[in-house]
Amino acid sequence: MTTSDTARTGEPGRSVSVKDVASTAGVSVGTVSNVLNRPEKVSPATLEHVQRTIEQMGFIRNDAARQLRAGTNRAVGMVVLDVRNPFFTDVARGVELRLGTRGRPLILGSSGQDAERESTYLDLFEEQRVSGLLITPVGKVLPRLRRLRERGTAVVVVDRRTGSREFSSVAVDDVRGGRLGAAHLVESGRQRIAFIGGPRGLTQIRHRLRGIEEVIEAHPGHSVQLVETATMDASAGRLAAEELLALPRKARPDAIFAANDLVALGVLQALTFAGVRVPDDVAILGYDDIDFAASAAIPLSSIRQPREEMGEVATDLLLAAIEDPTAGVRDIVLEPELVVRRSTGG
Amino acid sequence: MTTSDTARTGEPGRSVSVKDVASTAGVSVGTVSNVLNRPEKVSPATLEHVQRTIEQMGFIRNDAARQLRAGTNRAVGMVVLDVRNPFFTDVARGVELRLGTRGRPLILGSSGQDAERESTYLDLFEEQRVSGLLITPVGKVLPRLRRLRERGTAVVVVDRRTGSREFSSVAVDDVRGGRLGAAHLVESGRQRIAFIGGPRGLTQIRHRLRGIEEVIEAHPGHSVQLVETATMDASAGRLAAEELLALPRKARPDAIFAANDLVALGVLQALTFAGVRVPDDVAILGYDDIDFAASAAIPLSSIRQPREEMGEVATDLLLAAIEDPTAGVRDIVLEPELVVRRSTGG
DNA sequence: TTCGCCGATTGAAACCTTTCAATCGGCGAT
DNA sequence: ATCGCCGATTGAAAGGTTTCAATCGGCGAA
Repeated sequence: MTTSDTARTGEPGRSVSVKDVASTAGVSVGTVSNVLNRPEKVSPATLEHVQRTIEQMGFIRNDAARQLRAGTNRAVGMVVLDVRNPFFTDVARGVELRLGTRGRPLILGSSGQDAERESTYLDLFEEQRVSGLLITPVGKVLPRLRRLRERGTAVVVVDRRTGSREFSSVAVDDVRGGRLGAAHLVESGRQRIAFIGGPRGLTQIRHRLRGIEEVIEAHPGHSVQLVETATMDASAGRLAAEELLALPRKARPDAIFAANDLVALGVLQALTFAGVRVPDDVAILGYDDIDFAASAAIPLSSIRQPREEMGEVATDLLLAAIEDPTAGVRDIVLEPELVVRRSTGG
Repeated sequence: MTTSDTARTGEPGRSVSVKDVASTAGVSVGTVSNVLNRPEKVSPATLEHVQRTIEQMGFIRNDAARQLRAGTNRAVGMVVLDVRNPFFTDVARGVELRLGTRGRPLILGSSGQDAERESTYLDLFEEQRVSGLLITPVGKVLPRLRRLRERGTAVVVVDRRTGSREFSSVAVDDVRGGRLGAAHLVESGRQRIAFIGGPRGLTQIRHRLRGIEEVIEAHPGHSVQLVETATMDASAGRLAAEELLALPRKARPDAIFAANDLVALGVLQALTFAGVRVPDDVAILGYDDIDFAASAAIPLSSIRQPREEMGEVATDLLLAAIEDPTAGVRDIVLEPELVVRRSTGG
């Protein structure tokens, strides 16, 4: 590590307030505030004059004071499970897109699946009095979410359903996703499917598996087995694939359905290393359809989740709840979509 | 899209202030504030009593008021080039880790390489009076950064150098990275290197190329060519690789050095599709060493940039500048590291 | 010329926390 | 019994914006 230094001094320099602008422009603070917030209430001449003064003095509104007065922060908070999973950054992008046009900043936090970090973010958002919260919950946060709502913060649950009908939510139909994938594999002539993902307790895993089973049961001679993993990243996929490779050749699956694309990429790596041909010997199907799926050495077929759309819809729900706190709870379920690429013989 | 509705009403419910706590607990607001901020100044009995009252009443500090009084927001703002590139989320993680332990929230924005979005975030951070700003600049923002600093916001440039010696910065030695990579390729017996990346104007591209050229010049019989791309994502890599595949066989490079891992993944995909064997026919070397590099079908060798460390170091610099605004400007240069995997014959 | 009206402008109050000079109360020393 | 001291507590002021009732000024109508 190399370092180089240079001397330098920085003077804070008191910042310009509406009061300063008002006195310089020769108007009252009320008028300056009107120029800022209701320009149509101000005569054209004054408007022009004050705006020029603001410009010249380099006045920048102090958001803390604004918030204090308003009682609520225009910002929206979001807690995702893991920013390192492109799935969530894409959802967040959808949110940001929608909020940006409404002049509402997004404060994004990643819980990293850790209930404690999640809780820290909730503390922060509570102190900040954010007007809305988007969350994919990890820990037992229902009581806190209730409290937030009592205090006037709108809450929408993303990529989960609360079941309790207390909070609006946006999720994707996982049973359908499982069905779509299984149907595709069966139609491509695969008979023994291994579904890799976990932990088993996750609703999403259970639903997807159920969708797969429905299809399998309708097709005699086909089978599915769950290979459970503790996490859902590439190394989990690698390990699970190695487990399958250890099986006697005839007991091996001819199709692997991964619970997300990261796992699928790990599987692809392990199979490639072992010299197994994809898709000839084994087909691989991912889930989510993150950008990396299309960029894999052998482009991955995947069940596409409408990620940005999920963010957008969640934001719409949230904005509606912010603007009208009496709005009803809504659970929106989006549809997944099959994307066929080379890894399943596309 | 399926929807289901349920009626529900939410009452805002005025929030509890220090004044409320004070009157309920039978003490003054000053004491409540001391309990919150300087508990050692309060007698044990009072402390205990007030804390219990706070708990019971569900008091949550209003951060806007606190900020207003303090004159500055404890939060730190960060503008990265692209949250969808894991490189930046990793840097951000480093930042968050360091800040989290200091009780400072991070407000993260992604400019998406768009000067206008960058500017919108700077507006936001200015209004918020954030105490510090970490930025990988896109547009011409020097005047704004100067203004921010005049107003008392500490500024550190990340993954770039300003050259002007006005702002502290943290970057990685790109010439060195180019040298490391080229040396490795030459040592593995490769002779004709194609360096894929761009646009050519980027300092980082120029520096890395210079490092490569230094090595090539020291090894007669070896050559390097730049294949310029407009962006640095997987599709750019795919296109560039196809361009190379169109060359007569003997003119083709036997090693491809990609300017980042996304490009390298695109290259790997195109070569795999064309039946070119990696690393036997062509070696591929990436840059950054994002997690996906290790998870590729053929694990990618890469020049590892210390991403989290970069975030941590930048944060340390920033915190130092926040705590002591007279601190000098420092340009810190971190060292990259070669990580050998299968794509170059590891 | 005076009155009434209306749009434009004003200025004080409110939002909530933190800070700090001033005050209080208790105790040991004289 | 009184004084002085010290730790604990108090209460008012400050910070910048927004809101809104009150006021101002100008103009048309009577």
